[in-house]
Amino acid sequence: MQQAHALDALFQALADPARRGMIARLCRGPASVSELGKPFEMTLSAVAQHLQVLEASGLVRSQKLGRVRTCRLEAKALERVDRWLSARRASWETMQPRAKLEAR
Amino acid sequence: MQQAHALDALFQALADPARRGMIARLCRGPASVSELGKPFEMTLSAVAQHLQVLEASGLVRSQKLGRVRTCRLEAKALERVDRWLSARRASWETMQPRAKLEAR
DNA sequence: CTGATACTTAAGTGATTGCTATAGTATCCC
DNA sequence: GGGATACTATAGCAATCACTTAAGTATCAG
Repeated sequence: MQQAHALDALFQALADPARRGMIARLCRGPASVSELGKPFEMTLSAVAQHLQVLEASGLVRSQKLGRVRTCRLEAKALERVDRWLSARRASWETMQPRAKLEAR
Repeated sequence: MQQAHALDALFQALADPARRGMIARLCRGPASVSELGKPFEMTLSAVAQHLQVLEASGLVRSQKLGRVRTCRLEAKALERVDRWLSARRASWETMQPRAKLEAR
């Protein structure tokens, strides 16, 4: 699998509550760096570093206009995660009708 | 959110290619520890440690019979990840018809 | 021009990861 | 019993993480 590295970065990016919070916020529309950081007790520096992780994973894209950097969600990245999950579900469902009855 | 910790552990567990590989294998049915480790160039010790991470996250459950530990997937855990993803998709889709047209 | 705002960069730190090597313990098979 | 098999537990280590502090560099507003 060539995109193994991409999935690593995606899941890793989502493995932090602050980063998931930022994603949740961005789902409701674009936001600046300080706006994204407001809900968290964290220096702006830390927020920027989380944002770097998110951008590196492809989940977020941003552009600077004046002194404000505006971030927006890259839905394609979330879809990629979803596709991996669907593939697992598919093979689970075709293979495990027995295990479901037996479960517990 | 109370389950923040649970999602942390789930995404963290999925952020490693070996662990995702083991999950993929387990989607096709139960397997022993050494069976799960076979595709990877890794000591059995390392495999067992990955498995610990998977079990701690709730993605895998196992039981020992004789000297063989048999692992199986806990589909509920994957569903929990899926539910988080769906919630994001929902708010993305209701909020962002504009951003889609504007993109690139 | 000047001060406030919005980041940005760099260095440092303590904690957590993903391994390995080594040394177990508990079956199973002859 | 005695050796192979299947883990299991512990310690150690280099790399990465999630921050912080401190010191920048650009805007923008008056």
